Amino acid sequence: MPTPAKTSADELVAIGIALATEGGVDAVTIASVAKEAGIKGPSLYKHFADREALLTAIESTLLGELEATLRKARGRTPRQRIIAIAHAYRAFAKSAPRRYGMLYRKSAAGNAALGEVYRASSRPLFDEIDAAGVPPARTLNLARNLVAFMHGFVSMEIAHAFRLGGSLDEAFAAGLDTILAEL
Amino acid sequence: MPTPAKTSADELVAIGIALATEGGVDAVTIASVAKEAGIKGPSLYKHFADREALLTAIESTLLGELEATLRKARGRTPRQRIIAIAHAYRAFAKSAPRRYGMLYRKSAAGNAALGEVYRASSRPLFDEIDAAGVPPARTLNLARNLVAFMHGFVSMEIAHAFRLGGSLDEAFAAGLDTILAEL
DNA sequence: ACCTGAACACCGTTCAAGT
DNA sequence: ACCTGAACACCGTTCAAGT
Repeated sequence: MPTPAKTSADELVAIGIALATEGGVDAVTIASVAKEAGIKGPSLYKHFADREALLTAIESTLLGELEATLRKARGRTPRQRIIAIAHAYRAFAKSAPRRYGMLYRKSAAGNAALGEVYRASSRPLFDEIDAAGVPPARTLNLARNLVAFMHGFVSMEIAHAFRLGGSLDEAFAAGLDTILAEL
Repeated sequence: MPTPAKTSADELVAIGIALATEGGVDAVTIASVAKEAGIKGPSLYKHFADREALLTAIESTLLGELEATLRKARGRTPRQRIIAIAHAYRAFAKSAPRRYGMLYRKSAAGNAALGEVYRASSRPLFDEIDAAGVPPARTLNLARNLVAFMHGFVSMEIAHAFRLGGSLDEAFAAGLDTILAEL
């Protein structure tokens, strides 16, 4: 007779996110996740192939949450909505810096599902770039410029790699302004 | 009578860099580094307080190598030298993607020495921005825009997070062109 | 002064056994 | 079908002992 499931892949992911928010990737161990779910370590392997699969599932879920957050950004014009998206992105990262460290951790080469999630999470930005009337030949490069800037900026901010004082709020806004000059 | 040292902090760092180049942070274990140095694991603690201290020493050394690489970038005008620095940065990252993952791994808050290394590694860029005659009030923001873009771009490229085809060489060049429009 | 062996708590993972 | 206990190789770290 089958024993009833005490947990689920979704619950394990949610627990993993909570642990990562608190203590980063290192806090997401098989034992710690299992314990929170009320099971033993080895049982986790009925839900995920290995720890790396769990971490990837967590990353996918987080990117889905990030996308949902970015979609809520509001503004009067496409340009203002792009700026709102960028600020929402930075706020998402800074609200839980260790959780942000779960993103883009390993190469997603050969992982089509994760690749699709990457694609989806940048869609809000693409939609607004299109709405702004940027010519198709420029869309991809502009989106990549923005995405690289946002990810790089918050990563270095979280790492405390900006060391020369001055306002980071201002630096972020100024960077956006430069990148969006063509709009 | 003191036993002669079989290794040194510098050698352990060099070994750590070699291992990280091959297999990333995860490959830099106490045992693997010690083994390559011809000592046993516990002896490593005579040279570094713990694994994290070793990883930080590796990061510092790598940032020093990065700075030296960037200083070799050549160009006719300050603007061209900034572009050359950016391409040298990307080449440094792509030549050893896993080694690049050793950078900006943890918060450097409260680590003044690492902070100074961060500062030093961005100096080549600051020097050329100054040489380009950018007004002092703009220097910091422009440097941060560039640094964020470079780090973000190569990080996402290494993670295979750019998923919509097109030329990444072109995207990188176009991003630089946009950011340096004021020059 | 640096290195070692033994020991500890913890980690990811496997697997046969339980329901 | 999912969960468990026992086991394994490995990990970071401590410490008393060796030279």
